[in-house]
Amino acid sequence: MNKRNATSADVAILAGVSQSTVSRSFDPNSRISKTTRQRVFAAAEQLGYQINKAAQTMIKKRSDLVGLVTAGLEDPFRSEFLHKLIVEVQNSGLRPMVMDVSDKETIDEELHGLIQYQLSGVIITSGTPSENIGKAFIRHAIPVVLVNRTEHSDEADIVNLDNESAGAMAAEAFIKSGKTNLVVVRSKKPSFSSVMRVKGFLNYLAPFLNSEKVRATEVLCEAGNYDSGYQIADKILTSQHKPDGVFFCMDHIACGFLDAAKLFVTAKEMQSIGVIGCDDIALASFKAYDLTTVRQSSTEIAKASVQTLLNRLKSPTSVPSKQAIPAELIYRSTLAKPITN
Amino acid sequence: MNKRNATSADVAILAGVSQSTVSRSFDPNSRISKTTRQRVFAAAEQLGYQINKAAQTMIKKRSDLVGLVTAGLEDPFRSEFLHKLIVEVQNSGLRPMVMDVSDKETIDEELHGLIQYQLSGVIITSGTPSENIGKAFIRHAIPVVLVNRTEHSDEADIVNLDNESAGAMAAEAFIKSGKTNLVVVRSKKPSFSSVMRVKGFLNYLAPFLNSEKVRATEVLCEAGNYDSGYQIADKILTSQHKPDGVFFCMDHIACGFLDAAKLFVTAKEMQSIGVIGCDDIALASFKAYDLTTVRQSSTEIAKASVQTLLNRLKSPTSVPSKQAIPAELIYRSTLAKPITN
DNA sequence: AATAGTTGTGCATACGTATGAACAACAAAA
DNA sequence: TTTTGTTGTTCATACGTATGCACAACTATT
Repeated sequence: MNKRNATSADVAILAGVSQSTVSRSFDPNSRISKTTRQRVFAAAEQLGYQINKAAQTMIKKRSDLVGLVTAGLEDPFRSEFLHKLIVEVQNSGLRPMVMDVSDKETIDEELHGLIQYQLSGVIITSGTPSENIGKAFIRHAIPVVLVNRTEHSDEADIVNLDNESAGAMAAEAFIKSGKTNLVVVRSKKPSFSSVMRVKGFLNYLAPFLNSEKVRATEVLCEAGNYDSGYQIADKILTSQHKPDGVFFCMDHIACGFLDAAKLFVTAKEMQSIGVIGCDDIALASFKAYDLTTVRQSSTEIAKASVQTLLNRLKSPTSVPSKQAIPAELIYRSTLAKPITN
Repeated sequence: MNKRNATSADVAILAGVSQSTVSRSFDPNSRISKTTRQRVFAAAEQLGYQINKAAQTMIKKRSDLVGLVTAGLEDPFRSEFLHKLIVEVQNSGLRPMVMDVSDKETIDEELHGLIQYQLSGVIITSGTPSENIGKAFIRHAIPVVLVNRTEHSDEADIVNLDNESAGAMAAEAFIKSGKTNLVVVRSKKPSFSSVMRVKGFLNYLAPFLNSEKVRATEVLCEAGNYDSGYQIADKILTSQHKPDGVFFCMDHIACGFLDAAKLFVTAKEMQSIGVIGCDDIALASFKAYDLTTVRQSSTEIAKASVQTLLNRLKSPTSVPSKQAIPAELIYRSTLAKPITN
C-alpha cells in the first residue's frame, strides 16, 4: 500500500526507454518521436507518475511558487484583492504562497525566509519592507512586484491604483452636484492610498477654494474600518459647518458613518448630504448603504500585477515598469448623478 | 552582483568544517560542539546563507507547505476562515499554499497536482473531492484534514462545526422568546452546513410542533448570499402566515433579508419579528444589522484544523480523529435575550 | 592500565529531475 | 559514393541537502 512514489526512472523502465527520454517527453519543445511519447505517457499513467517539484526546482533553480505578501486581512478591500491575486496566480499556472506580515515588526526577517523557496516572484501588497530586503530579492534574482506602495524602487516593477485621480473624481462629482461645503476623511494612520486620494481630492478643489464659496476640510478618524466611521459621524455632523459632501478614503469608513448618521440627522436631511466612498467593496453595493463610490477594480489590479510578474519572468533584464490602474466613479444613492454634465 | 546563492558547502569552507557539520549545526538535536556551531553560524551570517528548501524537501521527502483548498471566496465566512487558516498555518512554522477550486469540474485533477509538492498536509474546506482523491493522498502519505465536509472518510481527520446544535440553539432561542410561527431559510443548493443546521433546528422543534401551537416552515432561497436574502424577503413577509421568527443558515442571507424587510414591513412591526443568523461574520455586528446570530468561531475551527494536522504529522498511524467545534448564541438586537431562562 | 562508553566530526551517498554532449540511424544533397 | 544535415535516443552529471557509518579524541568505568 505504502509503495514509494513512482519516479521518472520507474516510468522509463516500464516504457523501455531512458530516464532522460521520459523527462523530455514532458517537455513540448523536445524532439521526441510520437510513438515514444505515447508509450511514455501510457507508462506514466499506469504508474500514477507525478513529477517531483522539489527535484525540478533544484535543477531549474526556480519553483513555480509566487509569494503573496499582505498585512492583515480584516480590511475587506485587501481581502478581496488577495483573493483575486490568488485566482490570477493560479490561472497563470503558478502557485500562490500567502504570507501575512500583519503586526510583525520583523517583516524583513519574515520576507527573507521566502528566499529559501526559490520563488518565481513576490507580489508585495502591504507591509513596509526595507530597501535592503528588496535588494536581497533582486540579488537572488527573484522578481518583485510592488502593488500600491510608496517605495520608489528602481529595481522592482510597480503597479499602482491611480489614487490621486480617484480623489479628484470624487471632488469633481461634488462640484458638479453643486456641493460647496466639503469634508474628506481618512485614517489617522497614513497609508499610501489614503494620502494620495486626499491629495487628489484637494488638488482638484484648489482652484475653487478661492474663487468660489467652496470649503474643504480634512478630518482624521482613528483607523481604516467601520467602527472608526461610526465614531467620526458625531464630529462631522454636529460641527458648525455641517458639510453637504463627504468623501471617505475607504468604503467601510463611509459605511460606519452612514449607520451612525441616523443618530444625528434625519433621513430627509441626510439626502442632502452627498457621500462618496472609495474602493467599491462588496458592502458598498448592499442596499443598506448603496454607496456612491470610486471604484478601484481589484480584479484589474490583480491581473495587472500577475501579468507584470509574468512579463518580468520572460524578460528579466528589461527596464522596471510602472503603471497606474484607472479609477471609475460609481453613482449610487448617496450622491445622485447630476442630470447633465 | 549576480553571484550564486551561498550553499552549505560554501559555509563549510568558510567555517573550516565539512558540509555535514554545517547541516547538523542547524539541527538542534545534533551533537555539535558549541564553538563549532558558533563558527558555522557566523560564516552563514557572513555569506547570507539561506537553506535551499527544494534540496531539503528532496531529502526529507516532505516540504513545509500545507495545501489549503477552498472554493470561492466571495462568501465572507469562507473568506474569514481562510484567513484564519493562513495565519494558523504560518504560526505553526509551515507555509500555506492556497488553492481555489471554485467552479471547477475537475477538482480531482487539480487536487492531484498538489501531490507534486510533497506537502506536509492538505486542509480541505470546500469543494467535493471524490473518494479516490482522498485515497491518493493517503497513498502518498499526505495527511488530509476535512473541515465541515460531508465526506465520512475513514482515513482523513475531520473537524466539523457543530452545525446541528447551532440550528438547535436558534430554535431554542425562539421558543424561549415565545415565538410560535417560525421559518428557516437556507440556500437552494444544499451545503453540508446548511442542511445540518436546518436539521438541528427542526429536530429541536419537533416536540413542540404537535403539542403546542408552534409551526415551522423551511424556505429555500436562490443562493447563499446577500442578494438572495434580499429577494426572499417578499415571499416570507407577505405570506398568509407571517412568521414571528426567522432563522437564516447564513448571516449574509439574513442581512439581505433585513434590508429588504423595510420595504414590506414597518420598523415597528419588524421589532416583533425575531431574526437569527448563523456564523457571526463581521457584517453581523455592524450597527446597520446588529444581527442576533449563532457564532461559529472561525478562529477556533482554524486552530483546531491546523492542530489536527500537526498531531497527525507527529503520530502518522494513530486513528483518524473527529471533532465538532461548539456553537454559541450571540444576542443582538434582532432577537432580544429573554429576561430569565 | 585496560576497557567501555560518549562526543564531535568527516566521508560518502541518496534524493529525482533536467540538460549538454555524444552518437546512431537515416535522409538529403553533392 | 561521400558529405552534410536532421532526428531520436542515451549517458553522464549537477543541483544542495540530510544522514548512516566510520573513526578519532576524550571520559568514565572496571
